[in-house]
Amino acid sequence: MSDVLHRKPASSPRPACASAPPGGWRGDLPPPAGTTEPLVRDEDDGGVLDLVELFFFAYRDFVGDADRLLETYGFGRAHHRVLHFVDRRPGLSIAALLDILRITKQSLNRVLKQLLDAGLVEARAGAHDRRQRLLYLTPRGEALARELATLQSERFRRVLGDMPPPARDAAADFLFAMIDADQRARVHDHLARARVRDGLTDDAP
Amino acid sequence: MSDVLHRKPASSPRPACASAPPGGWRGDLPPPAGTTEPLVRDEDDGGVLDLVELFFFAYRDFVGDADRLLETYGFGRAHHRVLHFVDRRPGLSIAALLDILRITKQSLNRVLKQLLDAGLVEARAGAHDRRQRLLYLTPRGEALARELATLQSERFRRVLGDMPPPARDAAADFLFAMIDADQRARVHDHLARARVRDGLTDDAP
DNA sequence: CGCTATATGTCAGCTATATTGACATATTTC
DNA sequence: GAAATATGTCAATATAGCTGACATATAGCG
Repeated sequence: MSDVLHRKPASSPRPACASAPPGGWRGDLPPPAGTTEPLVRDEDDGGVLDLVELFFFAYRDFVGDADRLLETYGFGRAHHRVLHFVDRRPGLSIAALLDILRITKQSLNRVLKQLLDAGLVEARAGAHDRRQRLLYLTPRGEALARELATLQSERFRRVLGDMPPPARDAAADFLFAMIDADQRARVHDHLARARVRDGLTDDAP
Repeated sequence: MSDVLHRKPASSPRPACASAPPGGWRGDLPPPAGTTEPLVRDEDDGGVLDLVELFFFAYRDFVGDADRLLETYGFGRAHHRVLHFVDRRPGLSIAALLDILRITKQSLNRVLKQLLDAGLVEARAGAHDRRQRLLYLTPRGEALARELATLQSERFRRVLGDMPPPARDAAADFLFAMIDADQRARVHDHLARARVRDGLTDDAP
């Protein structure tokens, strides 16, 4: 069985103590008898619920790093997402960004306006279609975007021990499979475009 | 290299078409030249950024199922979290719940009051310490909690192909490692308490 | 017995992020 | 020239979080 699920918390740098957690969630263990439910769960949620919770905790800490940094700049998660995706795909149109973020243009606009005003993002009219406003990061926007990206990348690097391809692939496959089946093509397409941007393509003829 | 990252999106049930995505994020590819940045990223973010984004998309879809169901009940994510953790650890105290959720008591109280009023959660005074209000789900609360849990569990089951222990362990280890090092002991402790509740302990005497 | 600490509730006001609906403008396309 | 598209904007609303201040009940201690 999984280490995570059974060994005493001896995983990270001196996890203090198993019976009395460090900063410690309070203990209030024994249900005072007379609960309305059975002692053992009927069907499903054997140990899978552990995964559900681990995903919750992992994501929270994953975004926590960036949140803290953003606070010092007076920005929030919404700004982070815009910076991130514009950094990944410079020249992204508003419509494309809306499609990625799945928010309304009104929501995006508030945040985007702040980033434009702060001089972190720049919008240029599209060359072919002048109705479009294509988004780019300014050097300062890039600096922040990369500072944020580094925080999050480093967590992955730590976890996957500096990325031996098989480990990285396993994680990527797992996360990709967690995405809604009908969204995977879109995500795949997005990643491909980001890779083109990075000059890392090898599909090219 | 990873399937996810290189094969044409032929992963899920008929992903439509690679060059023109199904519901399709818009395409606006070639940066109109004259960008301020280099063509290839300096140091870090090789392919790790893909993982960062996959984590983002995966989490969004992961909570999306539950969000949709909750909407039909007029509840939100905050209610979900309370239902979930009370279901996992019946008899949880307010303080313990606050420690897990990492929100203020004021934030919790608004949501909790609604759940109490709706008759999904019940609070009983602690037997030993009568100041405490220990939380339990009513049968109706349990029903909703499990409906939600099932949605999320099923996603994991689908992904990890009905949970052969090694796959489940790998996922659990990966997610656990993504958690802040100084939080792992607490999470571990929480999982242990949940497991005790489920009568699945084998650490016993 | 009182004093203090703890567990919890509550009022009031603020912020960030999202929503809907309606309407305005510029540009492309047919 | 009309219709469709890409975008911006105003206004109202909801959710989920926050801070600060203050109230109450119970526990624990000397």
